[in-house]
Amino acid sequence: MTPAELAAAVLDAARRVVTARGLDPTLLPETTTVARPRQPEHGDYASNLALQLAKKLGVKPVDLARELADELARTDGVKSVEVAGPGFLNVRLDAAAAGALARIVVQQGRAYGRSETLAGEKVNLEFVSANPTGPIHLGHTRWAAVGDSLGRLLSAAGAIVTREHYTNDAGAQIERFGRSVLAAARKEPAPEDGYAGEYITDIANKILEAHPDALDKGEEFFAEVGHKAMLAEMRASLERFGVHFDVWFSERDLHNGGAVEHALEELRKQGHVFDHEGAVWLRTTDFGDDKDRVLIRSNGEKTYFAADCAYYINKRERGFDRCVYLLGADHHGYIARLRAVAACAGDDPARNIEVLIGQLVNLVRAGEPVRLSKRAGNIITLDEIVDAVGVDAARYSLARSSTDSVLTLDIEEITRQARENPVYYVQYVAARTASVSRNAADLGITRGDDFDAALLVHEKELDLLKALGDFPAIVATAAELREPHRVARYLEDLAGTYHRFYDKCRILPQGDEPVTELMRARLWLNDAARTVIANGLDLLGVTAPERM
RNA sequence: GCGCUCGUAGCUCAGUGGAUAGAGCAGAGGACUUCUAAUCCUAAGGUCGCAGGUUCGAAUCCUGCCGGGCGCACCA
Repeated sequence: MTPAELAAAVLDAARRVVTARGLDPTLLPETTTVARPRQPEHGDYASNLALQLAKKLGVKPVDLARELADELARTDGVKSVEVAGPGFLNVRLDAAAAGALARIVVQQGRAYGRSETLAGEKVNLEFVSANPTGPIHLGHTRWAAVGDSLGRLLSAAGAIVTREHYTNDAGAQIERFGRSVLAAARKEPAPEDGYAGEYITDIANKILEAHPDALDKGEEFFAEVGHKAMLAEMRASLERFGVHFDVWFSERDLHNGGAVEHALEELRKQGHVFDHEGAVWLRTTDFGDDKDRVLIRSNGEKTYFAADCAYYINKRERGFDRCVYLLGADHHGYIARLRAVAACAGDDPARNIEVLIGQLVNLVRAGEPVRLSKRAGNIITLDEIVDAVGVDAARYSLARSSTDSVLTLDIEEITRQARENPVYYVQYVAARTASVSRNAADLGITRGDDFDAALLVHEKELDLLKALGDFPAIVATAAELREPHRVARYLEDLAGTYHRFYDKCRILPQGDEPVTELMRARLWLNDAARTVIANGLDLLGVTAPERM
């Protein structure tokens, strides 16, 4: 029996009690959940439904809980129901009902944990969106890891996800970049307002190799060829990191294709565009923004914000119900105006646009803060991180904490982390379970078509079964809250539970011991654990190795 | 000044109103003729920033204060 099935049984019982008492059944919630109590004496699962309902129904919580308990106790697979404290229901399951979970997990395989809660939703997930004036650095890397995992989570919840990278290739920064590369090609120092760093010289050299006459062509040529080379590098770094963007969207295309004018017309139709002091404005204050925003400056130039509007409208016209933006905390001021753009376009900001803000990564070296500057060229790149610790450890450490909190990474620790990163604790479960399977195969022991679930009664077996049962709810919550780190934390917990099971419960025969049904049952449990670890790691873009 | 956000163990961080607040790392002690010790076990470590409020119940929600980060362009 899965937690979801038990929760449904609790709700059914409540419906019967409420109906029998002649109370209003519409006061019942549509769904409920059961929780895993921390104390074992509080049972396998607990429900607080009686506490939540009592006030609404105008009855005493404990009385309602007692009636619910009696009703619920008649459910197949439920061994006992106790009322505790102010009105909790503490439920215990039959061994066979608890053990059956291993069967469910193994049978569902890769599908275990997936759901249909976002079925049919077309989601545009924009993240990283780094300027093509430098390599992908540590700050972007956090969004690469988190954004890609979020995409996997949303897909697991049934959504159709398009991963998109927006490239600001239309601004003055590209000109500065071109001047910087040209200067490097001429062996001159970087311009005052330009970019420095080895990568600029590398690009300059590459351009000179491919185009020996480049120096005659001027800075526009260097800007053009240089930023395209930069983009290719960024793409290669991200692919190596396991992050694939379905669409690389160019701001310049937006301008050249007339999308900005089109957006202005659309916004004008909705009645939120006005002229003031020679400039064209969008009245974003109608929808909660602090101040109105300029679309076209009095000198006739379109603002970056105008492109933002066009981009949003373009996404909607491409059929995306939900436009999700993953931005760094230094852009949180954009939330209000982006939401206002959606509203100005006649959309529902609560549904069509979602701006997620993540805190920045703080870098220290041996406790001393390190200021990163692309201009100064002292950045830590994605490639350097991957070289130092590998893709799995890098992705895991960036995705395992909430994006609400500032992540502090010690450069020295990152390289040391290769050994102490919790990802290995989780991956080791994958390796151990695979090893058990290999050994079983060597001994000629097969899992069989089925097993006696009632044999799984050891405390560590039951703990593991319950932990495996939590997975679908964890995935659903992580997807709903857009918080991939929940998956990582769950996996660490599950890994501990598996290691303790492995330590206490021998799976395979030793010496010439005969093969028992318990061993077969444990083999199912072992495979179930491997399935969940692998599914969970996959949501984080981390491998589940067969050996370590 | 206004806005967003964070404040939990020595450090890095979990904990979407539930029962006695957790993990990893660091540090103390123990377990390898191993189904892989990248593991397990034991002990230690806390005014959940402070003060009020809401609630049967608050680390979690509300208000105020203190402290840190970030942002407040006819820049990109």
